[in-house]
Amino acid sequence: MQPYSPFFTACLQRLQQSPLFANLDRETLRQMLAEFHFETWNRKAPAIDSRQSRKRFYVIISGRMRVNRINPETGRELTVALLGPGDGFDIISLLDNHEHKVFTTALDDLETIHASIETVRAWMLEHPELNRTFLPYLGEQLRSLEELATDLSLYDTLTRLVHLILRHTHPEQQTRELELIHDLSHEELAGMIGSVRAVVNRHLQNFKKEGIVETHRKHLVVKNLHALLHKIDQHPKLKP
Amino acid sequence: MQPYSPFFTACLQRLQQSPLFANLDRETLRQMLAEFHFETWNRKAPAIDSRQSRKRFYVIISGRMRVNRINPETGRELTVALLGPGDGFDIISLLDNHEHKVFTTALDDLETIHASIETVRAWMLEHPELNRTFLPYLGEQLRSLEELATDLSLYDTLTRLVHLILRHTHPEQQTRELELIHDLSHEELAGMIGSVRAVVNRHLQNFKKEGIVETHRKHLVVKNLHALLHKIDQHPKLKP
DNA sequence: CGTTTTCTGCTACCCAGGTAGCAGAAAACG
DNA sequence: CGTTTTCTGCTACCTGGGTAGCAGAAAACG
Repeated sequence: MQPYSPFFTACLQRLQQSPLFANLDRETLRQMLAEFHFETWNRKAPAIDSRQSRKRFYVIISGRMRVNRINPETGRELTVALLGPGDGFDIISLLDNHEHKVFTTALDDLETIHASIETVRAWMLEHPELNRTFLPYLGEQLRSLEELATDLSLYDTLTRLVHLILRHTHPEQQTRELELIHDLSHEELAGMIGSVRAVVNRHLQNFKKEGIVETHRKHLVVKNLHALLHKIDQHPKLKP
Repeated sequence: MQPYSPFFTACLQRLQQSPLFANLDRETLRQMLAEFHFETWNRKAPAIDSRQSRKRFYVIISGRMRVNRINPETGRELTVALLGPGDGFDIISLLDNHEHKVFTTALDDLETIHASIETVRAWMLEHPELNRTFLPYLGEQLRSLEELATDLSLYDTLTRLVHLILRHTHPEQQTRELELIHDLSHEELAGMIGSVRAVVNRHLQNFKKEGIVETHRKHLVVKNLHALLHKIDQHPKLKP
């Protein structure tokens, strides 16, 4: 990338916020950034080809990308990760150097930068201070996958949907807008909780009737957070 | 721990095989091991208390331990990890220093050693060569959790059971004994695929009738690996 | 050794949530 | 601006796999 352009500086700021490259001084980061190449995808399009991910390591600059696993027999999909600005792809291939077969989709217009994966690995050895943010970041990834698996096997679809909404709602923020999962279709929400559109719709209709949420075409706002919380502990009420 | 005892030497060998401590020279390891304390649990007993895992880091010397998440409402459990000799606990807490609420059970008589978690973190900074095995190990953990989640949402119980068996069968080995998941009850197998005893039993009965497996009380041997493989791609056969 | 506990095999029942489909509304497109 | 595509709302139906329960077999215990 061409250093010292305005865009270069914008990317630099992103890298500083990334869990991978925070903790590095500005000059080192500048040198690293020069090694990166810029690449974009359009909203709704298949994004980074995971076969590339053994050669290149990507960092998202702007936009969101979902990472899906697919059952080829049925066509059903599960979203195993939802990446935003500062997130890297693919972390797993970066760690163990094996192929990681997933399908990615740009949820918004997507800007990324990528460098050779060997280069990034070399940086990790040269700059052990990377570990200070990278290791906790890996902890988060492990947690969120464990949480996903737990939800899928131990809780019903209603609970999973509520969990999804709660995980992306800031309690202190009054407007109760969702973050990172805003403007998604029911189809996409369903993929995130391992269900299907019809079921997500069913639950959301009930929430609307009860005044818990308001929706308007890909837009979802929580009106009554308390009632939503109540929904999951008081809900099935088994064995007295 | 008391250095230079025969038991000390045995533990040393285990550490060398552990993904965390391989790649270290013998003398460094010896010094590290002196910092460890020995602790055991009996088979079937609740093992390491996960509330301890923010203070201590454990390494398994012998025996297996399962790590479960529980739905307190229903009592149902999901096994999110099955740890054997050389594995560490708790990796997640080690990475991000937050509590990780899980329930552990000793599947065999269990021997472990533990050291202060701060000590282990310090080692990781002092000995960057640890990363050479540790990072790929983390990759494996991420993969297996992603695989679990994928299985749970995209495949039926039969497929999940077959996947479980296949993951723990060595194709080259003729006897087709299971490794790591040998001698488990149907209840425990069910926990690993997010189902219940009745369902696992149902499938195993069918496999027996078809001559695919033989069982005898907690003992399971695959007799016809080919047929087992056939089971999952030819099985539901939808939309022609 | 007899007693207790654990594990297995099996049956009958039932419901959460999946499939399929369609029509209208909103947005995007050209 | 008309046409096409993407979403949503809703209905009717069906089934995988979950719950509950019991009896016999094997193992563990004391």
